[in-house]
Parts: sequence; C-alpha cells; structure tokens
Amino acid sequence: MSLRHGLLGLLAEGPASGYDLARRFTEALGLVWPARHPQIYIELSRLEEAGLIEVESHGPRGRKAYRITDEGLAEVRRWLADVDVDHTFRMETLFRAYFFWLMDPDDLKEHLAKEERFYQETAERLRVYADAKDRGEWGTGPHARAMRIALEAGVRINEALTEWARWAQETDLMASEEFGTADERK
Amino acid sequence: MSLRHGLLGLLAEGPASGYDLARRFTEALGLVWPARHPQIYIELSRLEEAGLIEVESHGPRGRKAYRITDEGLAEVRRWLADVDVDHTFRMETLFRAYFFWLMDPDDLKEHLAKEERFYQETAERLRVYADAKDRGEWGTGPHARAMRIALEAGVRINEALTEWARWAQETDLMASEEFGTADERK
DNA sequence: GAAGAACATGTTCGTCTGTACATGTCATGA
DNA sequence: TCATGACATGTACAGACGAACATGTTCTTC
Repeated sequence: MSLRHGLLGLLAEGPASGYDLARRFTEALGLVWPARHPQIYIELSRLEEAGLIEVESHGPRGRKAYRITDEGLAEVRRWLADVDVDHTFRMETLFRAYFFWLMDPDDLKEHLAKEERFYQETAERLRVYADAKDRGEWGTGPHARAMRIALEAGVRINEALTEWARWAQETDLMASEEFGTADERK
Repeated sequence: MSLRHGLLGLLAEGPASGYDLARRFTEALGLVWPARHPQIYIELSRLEEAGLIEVESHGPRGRKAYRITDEGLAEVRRWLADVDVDHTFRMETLFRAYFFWLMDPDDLKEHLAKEERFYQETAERLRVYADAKDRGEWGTGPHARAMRIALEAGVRINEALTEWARWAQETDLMASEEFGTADERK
C-alpha cells in the first residue's frame, strides 16, 4: 500500500492539509499514482491514529494541517531502504497493444498516431518542467533535486513511447490485410 | 475494468480454460497487468452470463474451456475502437523517486545500481523474445505480430529506465551532503 | 449585497484486488 | 503403491479504489 508512504513522503517536505495533499498528489504524482481525496482523508486518519503524523494547526474552513512525526519519518525511510520495489507497472497502452491484431488497420494507424501525439506532448511538457528545475526555478534543495530525477524518468518514458508509437506505424508488422479482419478460431 | 477485455482478447485467439488464461495473463501480460486466478474465474462466470463467451468443452480434472462468442468479439473490438485510453500508469520505481531525497546517499546509490541491473536484464530478456519472434519462431500470424509490437514497447521502456537509472547515479543532483540527512521542516 | 468559484472535509456504496483457504484430479517416477 | 508436483476450480475475507453524494466556509467580483 503505497498511498501511506506517499503521504508520509509529501509530509516530510513540510506540514500540509488533506486538501493540499490531494492537490499535490494529482499534480506531482498523478501520472504515476492517482489518488482521490476520500482515500487520502481516510489514510490520514489512520496515520494519525498510528502516531506517524499529528495535527499541526487548525485553519479557516475547518482546515487541518498535519505534520510528520519522528516515527513517521523513520517509517518512510524504512520503506525506502528495506522494502523491495514492486516492478509491475500498469499501462493500458501496452495492455491494448497485445490486442492490436483485432483492430481494423485504419483505426489502428489512427490510434497509434494519436498515441504518438499524446506521448510527444507529455514528454515536451515534462521537459519544460525539467528545464525550469535545472534553472533553479523550483529551488535547489534535496527535495527539488529528487523531483528533478523523477521528472527525468517521466520524460524518458514518454519519449520512448513516442518513438515506439512512430515505429509501430512504420513497421511492416501490421501491413498485412489479415490484420483486424481474421480471428484465429478454427 | 480491463480484465474483462483482456480475457476476451485472449479468448479471441482461441478457446482456453480459466487455468490457461491465468497462466497466459501472468506470462504475457503479467508485467503490465497482473491478474490472479480468483478474479479470472469470477470474471469468466460473468462473461458467460453476459453471453460474451460460452463453454466450449469439458476436459479432465473439471477443466472447462471457454470460447468467445460473436457478441464477445464485437465487444472487445468496440472497446479497442471506441473507448479512450487511460494514460495513467502505476510504476513504483518512479513513485519512489520523488522521495529519494529522504534516503541515505549510499543506500540510494546502491538502490539505483540495483534498479539499473533489473531493467537491463528485463530489457535483454524481452529483446531475446522479440528476436525469436522476428525469426518467426512464434508464428507469423496477426496475433504474433501484435505481440511483437507490444514486446517492442516493453523493450524500449525497460531500456529507457536502464539509462535513467545510470544517469541518476552519475548526475550531480544527488551529490550534496544534504541528501538524505535533512528534512525540510522548519 | 449577492452570486459563484475555490477551499475544505468528509460519508456511502459498489466494485476491484490480493491473500489465504479449500478441494479434488491426474500423471510421473521412485 | 505411494508421494509429489502440476493441473484445475473455486470460496472467503479484508483492504483498496473510484464515483457519487453531502455539507459547509471563505474569498472575489460584480
């Protein structure tokens, strides 16, 4: 369960409310780990009960800001150091690719062109971010530098998928008239 | 819910039992979409009830093989053609990268080296598969060619992550003594 | 002063998912 | 013949997740 450690990690940067965290989760981590506010509030309650975070302040409109405790910081560090990475990744684009042979060739060409555009645009958007970070526009602290490293992975993955989508359009693997018309049932 | 369409897609290749499908899900799609057999059996029951698949044969040990119906084939094609791709992807490696600044620099170096090895090995393993496919060892039908295209995406993503992990080790972004020692609380 | 947007926190419900449990069959080889 | 491993299908349960519902506050701007 990574939401728990994601929240602790974000709170390690400084105090924040559930609302803040929901926004940051969407902005910073949304591409790799979507989280909705209901889960976040529930998890924050659990974390508080476990003593890993505590209420730092009450603000207007019922705002409750949380602060990470020493136990919380130790827990997120333990996770980073001791828990093995789960390397499975869910990616619908790739999942669908296994079934391309069922698609009409023209639909597929169009689909791949659309995918290429999407990944190209995402890569460029992330690259702009990365460049801004390199110019120090987001600070130069350890946290900003970790964000920079994560961003680089995002850029590279999106670039790789851009090139893949282009390659897939150009390859003769999908050139056959069989594609999309036949199924292999006997 | 993609399990549904994944099962239909696999059954479009030919009849299979729940056991077969569980194995194929793990082998072929496991890296991008893990599925356990309990879900598969439950979903198969639902698909049968919906008339998208039907029992093709009964085998030894209670084996039940399913066959996709015309309605099922239409449904999976509709999904491929009409439903927009969800581009969010879950990847713990990338998720963790946001919190690298909390790690001990030596642990981080070691972690990145381990990640690099993992992605390198995965890329190579997939590349061997891809080469075998290019030599026609897995058939040359439309289904084999779709697998080849999916495989190419896997290879490219794993190569991109290999290079990213190497870059991250070499970059001076993580060179500071602050890394892993300070948190940004005031 | 009123309206609307953004802030802020929650609950509810149904489905998805993973782990563990549970059962039984068939083939292989010691 | 007996043990083991692979085959094969399911149930039970708890936790995660997403969509929708629900409520109220504060700020801005007209």
